[in-house]
Amino acid sequence: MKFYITTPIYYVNDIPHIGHAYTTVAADVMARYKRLCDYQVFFLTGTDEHGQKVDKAARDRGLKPKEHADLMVENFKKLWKKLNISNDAFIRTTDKEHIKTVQGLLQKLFDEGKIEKRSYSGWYCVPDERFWTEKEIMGGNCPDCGRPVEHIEEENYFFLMSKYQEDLKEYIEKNPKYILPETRKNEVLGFLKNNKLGDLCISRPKQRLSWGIPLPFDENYVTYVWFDALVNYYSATKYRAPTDVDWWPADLHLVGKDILTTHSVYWSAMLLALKKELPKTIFAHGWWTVEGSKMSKSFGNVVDPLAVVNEYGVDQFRYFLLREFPFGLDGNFSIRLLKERINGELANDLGNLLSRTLALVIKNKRPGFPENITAKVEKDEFIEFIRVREFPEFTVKFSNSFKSFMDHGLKLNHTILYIMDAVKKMNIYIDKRSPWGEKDSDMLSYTLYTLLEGLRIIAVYLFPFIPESAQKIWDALGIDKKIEHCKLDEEVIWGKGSFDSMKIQKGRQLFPRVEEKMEIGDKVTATVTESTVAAEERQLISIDEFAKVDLRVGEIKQAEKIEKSKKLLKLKVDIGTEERQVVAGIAEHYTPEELIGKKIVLVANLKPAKLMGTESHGMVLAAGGDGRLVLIGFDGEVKLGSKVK
RNA sequence: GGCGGCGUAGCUCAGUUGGUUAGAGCGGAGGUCUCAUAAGCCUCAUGUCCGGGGUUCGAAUCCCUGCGCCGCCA
Repeated sequence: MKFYITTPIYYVNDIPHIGHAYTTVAADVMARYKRLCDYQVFFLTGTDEHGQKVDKAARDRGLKPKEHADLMVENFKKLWKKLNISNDAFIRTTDKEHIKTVQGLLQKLFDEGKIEKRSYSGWYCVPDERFWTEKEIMGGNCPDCGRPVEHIEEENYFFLMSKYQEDLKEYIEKNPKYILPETRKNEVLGFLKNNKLGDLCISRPKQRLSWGIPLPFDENYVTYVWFDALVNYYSATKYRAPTDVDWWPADLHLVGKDILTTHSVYWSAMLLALKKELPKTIFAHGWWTVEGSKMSKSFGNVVDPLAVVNEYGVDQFRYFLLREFPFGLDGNFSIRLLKERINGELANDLGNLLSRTLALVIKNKRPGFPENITAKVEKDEFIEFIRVREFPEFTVKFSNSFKSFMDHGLKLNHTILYIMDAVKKMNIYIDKRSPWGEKDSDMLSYTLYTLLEGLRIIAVYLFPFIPESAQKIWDALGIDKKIEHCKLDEEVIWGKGSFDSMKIQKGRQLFPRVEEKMEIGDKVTATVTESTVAAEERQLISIDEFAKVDLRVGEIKQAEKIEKSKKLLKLKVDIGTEERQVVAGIAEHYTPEELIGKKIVLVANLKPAKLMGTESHGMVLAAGGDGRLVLIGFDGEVKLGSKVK
């Protein structure tokens, strides 16, 4: 069985951020899992290197576009290496073979009359390299970047995409797993039903944009981005993949939700026109916010995966990415959450389980121990619980989970939760059995065997997610094999493992705890992007920036002093839709009693913080000065939860 | 504006085709073992299941409506 999985090819000018890492790590988990299941896997990633921005950036540096791309592409390659990405190939759209393939396909479509030359006029934004319609432009400016647009009339080549609207609609309806998650499928379908699909402009005149693949049938034009980029999925199978397998069609295109239309409509229509099979599934995952805000360069909160990995570790980062929220939804990245997962789940539960198990075995170290297991086993309900009931059930759950992962939308985080549930069960087991007080040596050896065997199997299941650490578990258990060369079905059989206590080594902590102290305003140490805004300009904010602050009318329902704190009060504030717990530094100015019932202004989207051990989800506004604080109130009746503007 | 989704414990969320006392993790409080990474284990939730109507013997779960939030509309 073959499994061909792709990430998007990333624009070579981008600095890799958590979004890139997310898609690629997810793809890596799938690829590793499929390999464990004995599939022949082709896992492809790469870079998109044509277009005006690359051309311009190269010029600015006094380089040729290709030279510039050669340097930039290393950012991605380095990161993938750091993240233990097991891609089988890396495609670049500047590869000769890719160019040849694109030109071949273009020629074919042109010969078949599926590409046509037309005059086109529209409003063009030069820096963004894109056309806007009359309706879209705002006062003569680009709606995206705000810079002036020019009216351009020129001839261009169009792929006659509109012809495939019906076929595409039908295909999506007949193949419910073609676009996932389902809500995305419905969006695409709704779009295809309610709109007339247009044709797709696939060229740019050379005098305006030279850095691209020349059209094979007209020297004066180069190919426009999408056609060039999307074809990578196909072209790679022709020169980057092992040739003994026919890799097309892809089994899974993993994409971010921002480029779903491009894949589900453009790419699909292209394939229909080329009479090639469509991929089995296009899965659109969600986006990361950072500390509660949308991630953007101008906001200066772009998370650099490399920095996070250097600070917290590769597997810690991989684990967090996929554990934190269901694949397909949006999720929030914060250092606080990352630390909580590392300490709570990886260090306390998993790492410590390994550590205590090893310590017990080493303490009883002698040749042949602990695999010489004998009787009494059936009498031990805890062993039965773990070994007989829990693990087989767990194994079934797990493979079902991965199946549903494929069939119902890549439930990676559920899968992790199943595994960690088993870890939790083992921690309970070890306490119930208390092997440190066990006098019966058979029973002791059986208990320890159960622990070792459980860890051995869990490591296999965890391998796709945290490959390095999973292998470390096997190494510590003295298992002389590489998990990546194993077959899942053969390894997860209970009782298959045998252990030589003489080979068992404690080694280093698997997941050291990270600093627990959480300072208020604990920043993403990983923020790399410096805001380019000059210091003077920082003083002034735009109306949009102000709008980011969500101010709400709230009523104080409860108030109490926080122990050992002079200034802090714990408040419960009703903001209409919910009740918030807020810590406010006003204890020296107000008593709890006089606060109850007061209407106040709450900053509702402030990043949660912990003050004196109490969580605070918002901030109450007050005016200060002369050693006196006065709460901001209202000049009349207001409804709870109203926005303050 | 059109179409779609969501609103459950302080926080993040599970809740199968409507059916008994609405659940988990985190955080918080208390207790306990000592093999272990000051980790583990045990105990503790009087939640208007967003508000209001309705259908039903019975609704967090279905319908209508109000409010709020979000997604898609090349």
